[in-house]
Amino acid sequence: MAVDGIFDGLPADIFSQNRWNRGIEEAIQKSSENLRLGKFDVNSKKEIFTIDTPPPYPSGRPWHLGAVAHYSKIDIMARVERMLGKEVLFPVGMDRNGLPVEKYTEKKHGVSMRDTPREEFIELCRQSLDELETEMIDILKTIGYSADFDNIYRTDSPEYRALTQATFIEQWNKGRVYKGHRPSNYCVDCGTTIADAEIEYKELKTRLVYIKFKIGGDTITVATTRPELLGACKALIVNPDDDRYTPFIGKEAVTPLYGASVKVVAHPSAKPEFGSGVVMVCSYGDYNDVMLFRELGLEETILIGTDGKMNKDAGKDIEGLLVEEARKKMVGILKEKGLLEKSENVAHRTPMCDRSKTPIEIIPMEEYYLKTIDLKDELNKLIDDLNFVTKQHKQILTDWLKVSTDWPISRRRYYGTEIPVWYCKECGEPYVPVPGEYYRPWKENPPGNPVCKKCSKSSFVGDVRTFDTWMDSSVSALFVTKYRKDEKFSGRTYPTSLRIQGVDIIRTWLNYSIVRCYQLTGKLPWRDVYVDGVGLDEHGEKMAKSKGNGVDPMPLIDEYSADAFRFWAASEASPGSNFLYSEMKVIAANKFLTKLWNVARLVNSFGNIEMGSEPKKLEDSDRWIIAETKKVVNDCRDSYSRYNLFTASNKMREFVWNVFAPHYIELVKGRAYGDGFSADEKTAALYTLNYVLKSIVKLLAPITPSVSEIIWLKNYSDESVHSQVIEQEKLEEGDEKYMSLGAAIMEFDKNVWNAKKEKKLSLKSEIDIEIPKGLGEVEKDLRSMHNIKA
RNA sequence: GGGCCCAUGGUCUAGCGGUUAUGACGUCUGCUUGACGUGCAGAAGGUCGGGAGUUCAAAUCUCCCUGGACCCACCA
Repeated sequence: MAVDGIFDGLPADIFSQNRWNRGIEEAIQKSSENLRLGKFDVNSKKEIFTIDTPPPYPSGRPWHLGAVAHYSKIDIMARVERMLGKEVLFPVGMDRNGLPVEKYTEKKHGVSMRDTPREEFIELCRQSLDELETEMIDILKTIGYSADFDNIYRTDSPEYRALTQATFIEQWNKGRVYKGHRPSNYCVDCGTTIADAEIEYKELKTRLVYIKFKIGGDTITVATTRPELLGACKALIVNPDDDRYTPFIGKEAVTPLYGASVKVVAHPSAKPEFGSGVVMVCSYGDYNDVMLFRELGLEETILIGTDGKMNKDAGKDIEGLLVEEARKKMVGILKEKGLLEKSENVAHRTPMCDRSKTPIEIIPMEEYYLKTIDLKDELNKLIDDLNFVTKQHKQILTDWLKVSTDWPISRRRYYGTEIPVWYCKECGEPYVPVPGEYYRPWKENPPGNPVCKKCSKSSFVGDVRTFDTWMDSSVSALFVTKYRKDEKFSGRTYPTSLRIQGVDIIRTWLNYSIVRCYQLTGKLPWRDVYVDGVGLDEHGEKMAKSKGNGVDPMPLIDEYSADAFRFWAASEASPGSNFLYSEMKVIAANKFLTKLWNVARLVNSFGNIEMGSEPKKLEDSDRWIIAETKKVVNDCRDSYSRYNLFTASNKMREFVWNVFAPHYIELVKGRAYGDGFSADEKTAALYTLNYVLKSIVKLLAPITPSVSEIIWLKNYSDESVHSQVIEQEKLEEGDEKYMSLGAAIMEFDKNVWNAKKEKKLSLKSEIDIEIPKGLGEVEKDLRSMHNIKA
């Protein structure tokens, strides 16, 4: 069959290979790229389907198998929608802002960001990103990702950053942004404030030290894990029901070494059973301190600088020391002076920076905040309209909405979208430019030489900070739908149809996208949300770069093919469930494709046949498998339309492997070869074999694009399988009857096989066995199949 | 402490009121059957975590318990 254009370069004798393998796949992949499935026509008459896909973050190699499986599923879903007859906007982007690449670059070049000129550091980051990105794009192409690679978007491009800034400016102008000076999560290692969502907790061993405070003529013992903050202690709290300390309530204690007077206050957050039952409240050891300072109206004294070292207010003994060092030294001093009662080991749940894995400090900083708290109720109601395909994950979002606070959006970093704000050098009044351009206040003057609207001077200094990277990615749905750029396009594509993402970024990407897009457009950014589970290693533990248990998918794909990998990804876990990696499962997927390949080889060996119309007469066995096929098509189509790749893929595997190949094909093999059958009977068998294969290959095309395409082009059409539409099949009246006939055939087959096994006969040897009455219509086929004595 | 999810043969997994409890991998036995030995056929292997209840009927619904995972708060 002619296969010009799409199918150049594929060997004519491809079916001489008896196994599905990566080599065959590579040949077809090259020609498949010419199809450019990713292109999108906004004027299409078809229903438009827009996918808001996660732009992957190039933060280091290798790209984990879990992530690649995730993108495989995303691609399958895009292909499914195309084959359900929709015009699909399937963008591919790269998330290239923020801390991870800065960390990667610092490590790679052995430099420190703050000791490198900003321009130079940015350039180094860009190089790292370009290298990592190239690899990732290669991987995406290898797995057959069918997005629009001619228009890859990058969140660090001037266009994208201009959108991040424009949307910020819109929100600023709406009064949604404010600057707050408040205790912030500060990561010393990263040198920046981070959001609550970027914190993870880890049990770390630490010393709980018991320090003696003087109170009147008495002493009271305070247990603390942060003795270095003794100089910041502003109050002691005890539980109101703790009889040991009730006499002290309201009295003034004196901090050792520092000699400050601090009041003893009753507060329920002091647990009598922990430590000594007396807690020192200092600025700031933990969140409880923050809360108590606010509640008790205490004045903070900050002892830790942004360099992670103790400042001069900490006193000369520990000034200049790192927090850890200061802690040890302080314990030594207290011991020496007899102020230490005792100390013990405890496990302490420590807040750590998600990115640098070092403990954070709570330090007051002035940062930009985006208001979100006032929208909580509204958002809570709103997300009821969001269709969570994976219902089990909705709760994570609602829980988070309950406890989340306003979002600190500024970061003291270099490689990120700049905050487009300048300040008047004279009076400090902020100047925010018009939205639309990409601004870099740290190196540029404000555009058009504006004058300060307060003091009319025209000398400005730019803010040197950047945005939290989620400020960029939270508008991905707006960027891909050309928000602020092309009204018609955006009108047709926004809100988008589907957001697909991982369960690990619900608090961040999902939440922030809703917050931002809703504030900007008044609409939720998507109709459906599919939250995918995470990839687990063989032991059921989450794969993570930090754990070093990530598996590189490429050797696996080289060995077993991308289609096998994709089939595995689709068939491994039900929607939203975590999936466990096992090479055996990928091998099994590859075996299935080999099975399909061999079915195709067999069918192909009878020559191409015209599929236009049914032959004059179909045998009952033919009618059975056709009915069965239609049911499979409808079931899978239904699963597909609900984004359930798991059910669809497993159903197909089961049908091909356990019904079609062993029962139907074996049943009609003799008829297909024509031995002892009429021409019409033979034609019916060939027609049916092709009918089933064609249906299955088409149905499988979104999951296994390469093997499907080859079989399709070889046997059925000049036109790609990927431009076909999977239609609903109409079941006919007799179909039920034929399906029960099929069940009887399969039952009978088993009986014969068992009988031959018992009699130690080979499967092809003749046997004398009675064919049940109900199988009269297929007697001829059965006799041929099992070599039953006449 | 609050919430959420999970528990099915050796492993993973489907089923979610009536099934001989699904499939894959693994194990064992046999077989060159006109495509596939990375195959075919057969077999072994499960008291569906434990207990109670609802029901004519429960792996499936309810409650309790146990054991895991995750999220949130708190831990001086």
